Amino acid sequence: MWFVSTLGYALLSLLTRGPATGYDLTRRMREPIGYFWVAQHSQIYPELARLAGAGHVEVREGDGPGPRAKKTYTITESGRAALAEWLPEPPAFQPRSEMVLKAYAANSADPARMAVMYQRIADEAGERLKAWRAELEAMAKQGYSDPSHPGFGNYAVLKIGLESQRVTHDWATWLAAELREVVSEHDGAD
Amino acid sequence: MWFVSTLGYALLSLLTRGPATGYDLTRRMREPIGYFWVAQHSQIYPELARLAGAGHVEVREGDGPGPRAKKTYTITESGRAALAEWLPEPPAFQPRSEMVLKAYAANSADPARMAVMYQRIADEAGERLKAWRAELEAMAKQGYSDPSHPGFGNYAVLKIGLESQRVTHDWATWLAAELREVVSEHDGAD
DNA sequence: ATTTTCATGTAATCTGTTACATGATTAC
DNA sequence: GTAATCATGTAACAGATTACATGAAAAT
Repeated sequence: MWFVSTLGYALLSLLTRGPATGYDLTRRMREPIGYFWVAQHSQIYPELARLAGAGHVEVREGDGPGPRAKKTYTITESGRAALAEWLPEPPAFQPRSEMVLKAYAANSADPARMAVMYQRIADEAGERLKAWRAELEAMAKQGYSDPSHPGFGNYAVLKIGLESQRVTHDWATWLAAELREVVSEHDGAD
Repeated sequence: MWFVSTLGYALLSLLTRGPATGYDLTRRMREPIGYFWVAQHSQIYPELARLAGAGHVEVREGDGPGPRAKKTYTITESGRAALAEWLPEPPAFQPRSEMVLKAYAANSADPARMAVMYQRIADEAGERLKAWRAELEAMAKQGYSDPSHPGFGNYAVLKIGLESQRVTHDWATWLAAELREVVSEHDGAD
């Protein structure tokens, strides 16, 4: 009856973890689902209003710290049903990576500078890899790796996040090394 | 002086492979860079006009098959310089994957249907993996794996595409199996 | 004192998708 | 004859970012 956008479903997913304000959701949009879906508060507030209009969330108003009321949102049965229907539909392929796009044109720029950039990417991915590996182990110890545990979704997201960082790390390391080789060959030939 | 969008740089990157029409670029936007950057012709045509306005591409007009003239675009020195400046700038992190978002809320839907969906994703990734592995090997035989070869960018993109498909395949296979386990446990308990 | 956190909203702009519109040539 | 390919464009809409705007409480 009412159209729900992908962002709307993302917010409903977050609200299955418990009631929250728009502000809360903005923060939750960072870890760990934020590694794979991002949104700013300016996008979240109007979307919550639309979800409320559709009856997919319920609002309780209270005193806020600023000039406006603080609004706490809870997912409704209608919201849960809409989410449950959307989830098993085959998801769309969404690429768009500037990191890879730049590799496509790598030999159009100074290889030394490109090597520095990809080495930095590799290092950052390596850092995240270490941190997320520890996080994933902590989750496993708390039982999140069990698919019937309510935190299983977090575990599954972090798991692919980890693997993606590993791929980024290995690929960027390889690319940086190849680019440095071009630099040294050029130096030798000159 | 003129602002160039990421799409603009993507088109300039494609044009370093040789002159092309908007139609050509729309097709080139599919393989292999299209695995990581997509665009429709409705976005490409106006962007080419803007690049021409900025002097980053040159246009030659000729007879077209339809009512309008066919336009062939060539990258200029100014275009090459803009591209070379943009390339070593650290790229933005761009997530957004419906596939992962759905895993985050996996236990809010019927696990049997979710298992089917993720199994399908795994199978499709497996197919791509096989096809791209063959493509990558063919490229390597043609010397594309050499960083000073003009086709090195294609090779690097396909390389990370392959690894990404491998990760998707393994993760979706694992997730489908976990979800099927929930189904069988539930059957046994009822 | 100043910065960060909590808390909500709007406006302007940019980016991207879907649909509309035209028409010749080539392949089946 | 019908469908696919070649070829270029616009319009309407949806999705997302950046900037503007307000203000209390808590931490540094």
